Amino acid sequence: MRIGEIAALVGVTSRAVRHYHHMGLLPEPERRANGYRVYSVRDAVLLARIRRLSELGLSLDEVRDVLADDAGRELAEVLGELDADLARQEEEIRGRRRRLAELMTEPLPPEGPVSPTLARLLRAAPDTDSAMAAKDRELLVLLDTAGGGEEFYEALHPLLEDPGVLSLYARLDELAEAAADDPRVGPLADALTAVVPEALLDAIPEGDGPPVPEGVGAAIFRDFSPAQAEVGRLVMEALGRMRKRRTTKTDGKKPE
Amino acid sequence: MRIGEIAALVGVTSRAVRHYHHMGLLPEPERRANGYRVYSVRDAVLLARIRRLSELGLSLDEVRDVLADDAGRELAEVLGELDADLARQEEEIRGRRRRLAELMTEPLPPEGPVSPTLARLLRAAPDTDSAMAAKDRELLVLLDTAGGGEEFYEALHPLLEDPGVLSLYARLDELAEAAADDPRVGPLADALTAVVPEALLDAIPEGDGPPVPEGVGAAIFRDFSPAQAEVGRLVMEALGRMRKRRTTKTDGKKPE
DNA sequence: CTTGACCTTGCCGCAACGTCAGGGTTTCTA
DNA sequence: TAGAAACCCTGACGTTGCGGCAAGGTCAAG
Repeated sequence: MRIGEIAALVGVTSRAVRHYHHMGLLPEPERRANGYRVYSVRDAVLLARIRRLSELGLSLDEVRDVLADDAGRELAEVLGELDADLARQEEEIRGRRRRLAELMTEPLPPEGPVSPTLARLLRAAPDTDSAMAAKDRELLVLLDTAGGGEEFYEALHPLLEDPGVLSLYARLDELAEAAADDPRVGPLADALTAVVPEALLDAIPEGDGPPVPEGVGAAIFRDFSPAQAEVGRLVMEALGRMRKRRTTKTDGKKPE
Repeated sequence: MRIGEIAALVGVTSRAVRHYHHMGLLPEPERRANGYRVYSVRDAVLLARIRRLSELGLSLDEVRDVLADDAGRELAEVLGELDADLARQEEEIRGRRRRLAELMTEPLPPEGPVSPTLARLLRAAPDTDSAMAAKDRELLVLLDTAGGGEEFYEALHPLLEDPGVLSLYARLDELAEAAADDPRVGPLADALTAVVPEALLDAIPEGDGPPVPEGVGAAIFRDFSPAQAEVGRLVMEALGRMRKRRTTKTDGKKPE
């Protein structure tokens, strides 16, 4: 047999046969004077085993190992972990399809696909063209992608649905060109601090170190005007104090 | 933010971020004087969308396309065919796992994993150390791999389980060194022809052309001694005559 | 004599990065 | 103040299982 014949017989391509030679799965057979490979029935049988094994999903390396120890000992073992691997893949695909199905039933927000929980939150939020609100949404999406926040979306619902919050956004927007010492900064920071729900306190602090790796915070603040940044700083400070008071009061929850 | 920070924030590696730059998914940001990339929140938001989309299983090319037309129009379409693709993959994995399960319940023949039908046939065959029988088994495995024969394994069951067939194999083995004109050749060919079941007639002929691509037949016959090859030739000839008689009798079954 | 169907070797391409190699920068620590 | 740790940079190769192409040589038929 020549290579095309053995390939057709077993149901693979000539190219694959040569590849198996190259990988050491199938020994190089004799050559005819013109250089053509000549295959025997024994080669075909071996090639057939290679095809069957690789069709089951074994990698060529695994196929080589299985063929090497001709007892069925290793085969059973490999097949076992192969099945486990396939089970894992199947589960993963199902997970992806679940997420896909969720995405396709609900209209997805313009920010792109996000977790269904956040999608509901964003849909519930009132429509606005506030620049600050847009940034907030972006940060929420970021947090969502980072896998962070799921747990306090609940706490945010009353906030985002509250039309009163829109006026706070408006006041922030008004500071888009203001300096850090603008007189409106202080009162706005107080007003914002007042509406931040308890749940956020858990999210922000996280000990002594910066909650976000420094550069991230800097990047966020760089999008703000000096006045807006100052408001942010003040709110963060106030939240830090609130947290400290709370932890000293309730104390040793997780002494670790 | 530097690259490591944005990567950690969004949950990918720095290498992936650079890769997305290279692929044109994420625009190259400004550099600091030392050459470091500096990222903004906007970059992080975009990177987050990339991660989400690619996690759903979109290829980077698809991600780029989806990001390009910022309406959700194309996205829905892509998600649709993605789901179809995943469904296909899931079905394929299930098929492989089914085959695996079959293999692992029954003890598998030393020839390696074969179709369950053939596995049953091989297990039913009596134990023997006849060289000819071994070759027969090999050819059956080959046929099985080629997807050929499933249909007449049934017909072979009575043959392979018949201990009387062992004596035929023995007589073939005795011709391992014999010449083509050995007197035992003729009678043995007749005996063999007599036991070949009807069902095989459908498998062998298949029209005028050689049933197997010439070189394959040659390879099979090269494993035989001259006497054995002669027996094979005679049996094939007889089968051909039988087939022709049958087709002229029942005739126009499939005039096409 | 010319197709056309084979065969040969060898090398690039793919998808989404991981992983060096071989440098420079910044920052913490002794 | 020096050295080490932890970053950053570019560039290039490795992964998997072949497909496809280039640039030939071989062989049977028309």
